Amino acid sequence: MDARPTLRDVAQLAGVSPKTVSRVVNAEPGVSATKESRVRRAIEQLGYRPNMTASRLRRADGRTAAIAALLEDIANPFSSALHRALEDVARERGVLIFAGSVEEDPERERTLVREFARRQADGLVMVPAGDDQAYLTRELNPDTPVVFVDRPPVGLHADAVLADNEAGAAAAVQHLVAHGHRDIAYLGDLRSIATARQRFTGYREALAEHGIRRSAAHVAHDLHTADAAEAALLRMLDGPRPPTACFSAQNLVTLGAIRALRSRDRHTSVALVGFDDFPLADLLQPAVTVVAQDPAAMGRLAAELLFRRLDGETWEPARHVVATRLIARGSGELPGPYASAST
Amino acid sequence: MDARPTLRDVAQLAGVSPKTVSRVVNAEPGVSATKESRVRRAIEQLGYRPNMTASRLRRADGRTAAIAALLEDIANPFSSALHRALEDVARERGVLIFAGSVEEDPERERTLVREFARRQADGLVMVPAGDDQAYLTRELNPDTPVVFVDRPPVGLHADAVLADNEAGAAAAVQHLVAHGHRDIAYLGDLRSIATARQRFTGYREALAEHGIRRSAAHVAHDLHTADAAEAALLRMLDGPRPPTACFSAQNLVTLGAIRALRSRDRHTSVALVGFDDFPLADLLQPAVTVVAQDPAAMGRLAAELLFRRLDGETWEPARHVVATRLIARGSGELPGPYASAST
DNA sequence: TCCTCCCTTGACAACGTTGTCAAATACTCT
DNA sequence: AGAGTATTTGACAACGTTGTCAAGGGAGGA
Repeated sequence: MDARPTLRDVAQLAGVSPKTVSRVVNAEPGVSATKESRVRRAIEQLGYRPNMTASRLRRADGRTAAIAALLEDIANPFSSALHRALEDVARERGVLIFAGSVEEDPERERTLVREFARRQADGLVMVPAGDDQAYLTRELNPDTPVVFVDRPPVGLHADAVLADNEAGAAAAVQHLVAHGHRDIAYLGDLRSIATARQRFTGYREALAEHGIRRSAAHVAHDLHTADAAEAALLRMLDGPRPPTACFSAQNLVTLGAIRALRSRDRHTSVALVGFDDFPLADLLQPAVTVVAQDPAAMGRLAAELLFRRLDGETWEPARHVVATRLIARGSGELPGPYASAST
Repeated sequence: MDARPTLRDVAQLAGVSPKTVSRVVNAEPGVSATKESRVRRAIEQLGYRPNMTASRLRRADGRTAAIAALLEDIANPFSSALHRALEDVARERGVLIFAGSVEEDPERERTLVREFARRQADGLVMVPAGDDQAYLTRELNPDTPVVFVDRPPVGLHADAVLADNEAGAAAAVQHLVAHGHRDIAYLGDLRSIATARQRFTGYREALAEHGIRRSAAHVAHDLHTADAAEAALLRMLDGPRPPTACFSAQNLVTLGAIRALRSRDRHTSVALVGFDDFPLADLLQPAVTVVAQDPAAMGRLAAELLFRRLDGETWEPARHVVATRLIARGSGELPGPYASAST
């Protein structure tokens, strides 16, 4: 008796047919009280647990009650907040989550999608890394819903839950301009990432709107680690005309920027606004002003869209934008050379 | 053609038997080059993807190549670092991970275990919340390996990967004593958590070793949120004989302690050592001295143990202790009233 | 008493795949 | 050419479950 008991074993012990046991297990009507209690006793006695993968195979709708989440890196705060929000919604429905880190690797994105598909995930929530998701139609069951988060899909018509990156970035820059800055550095993540491009656009447009010419020396792209960001800002600070403010367009980049400012002791003179909030931002000195995304709200919305599709609702796929919010904490309010006395 | 093509469809198109297709898909030997290429073409043409749940049903070893992870809260840094380490090891073997947050709820622990078992996870890595895991033998296949992380199992003989909580806590207290403190507050998490109890023991023993009597007013248990910790430390600071140092025995508790010290402007006079490292600890002022655990190492080790069991290796279940490391950053080196001039 | 009708129950096949085994084919050697 | 061996191939059943459908049994009505 080393293998788990099956529905057959229960049936045998209870002296009924397998189908009757199945009915009891699935709470189907049409089983007499006598048999039902006999079956329940047998289940109890054998410690029977239904095998969901087998039932999924036979069932009409064929649901595994498991969805997959492709995140950037399950260990980073943004991804794990997203993940957690997905879990909260999924939990109410008894749905479990497969999670995997894509790490900006299109190759890995595809392998993960394939692996999840092989395991018959009912739906997919993903933060895409590649620049083309057309392949999903080939990999996925046509009735498997997909919801994109943080970045829109390319080559595929599907729902997407996005932050208003452009507006958020513009707001950050406006904020710095309003505090008297004109030499505002831009530190951004890999340009292969759609959100990085959008944030740069927001930066560019906001400067243009104020008639500020942007200096190439104060723009650094493709910074994917805190170290890279730190180095980039250090170069600017040590340069001939250092910026008086800095917009760091991503989490880790902001960290690098903070380190750079600290190491040149400019953290109380050079203003900083970061994109994406992070824990302890309020405990640093100065506390860090950020444009906060709401990963929990994004995850919740994504999960809700996914489940509504799974429930059979249909609608034209759309982009859902979740607002960002500027949280002034100190670092972004350090006055610049053009600050009016009243500010 | 709305359903995915099956192995049968491929066989039909290629003009071979299903078994031959199966052989090609699983790279079994004994298929002629002609047929193989015909099969591959058919697979390509139809966009066939094997159904792992079906194959798992029939296969001898019956593996789904998916393991489950029961974590405290997938969104907290400790859990997600663990999760990430598991993923890294699992990835090398093409194994996917189901993750779920237990949130210190024994009830939830059981439901999650059951749900994972229903989906036939090959193995289980868990941070237990309940005080008895004997039920696992009933829920799980007898050949499903389980590895505990962070906290030992109760009522079950299984591998566990643990931090040396007691030694780590003692080291923290020693460190504070060495810097001239004797009134050292203890702020700890829920006593229902084994690690919290162990850390308190370490605190107690270290004080005893130095012949320091511990004051009940400076011990606060069952602080499970930063707010609770902050309130507790505030009470102590506002009390008749405030502590000159504080040992905060958990992540969030440390955060609360920092806030409390800040709000009474004691952060540069009251020493603080926290258990468990956290991002940005080095950027605070003063930077926070911590006893760092190594969640990545713990996760890696747990995954390796699990996979070795899955590979059929057997050994007597044991506890594997991963060392902690005190990282002096400033907050723990603030001198106390008994500090010798040389320190 | 007999005939419906409804409720309960079980037999059977099927979900998509693979293990087993025997048949068919190709190849080697005398 | 024939026998023997190795290789390729496919038929069949089975994994654990549930959808379908028909059989059995009891209650109610004429």
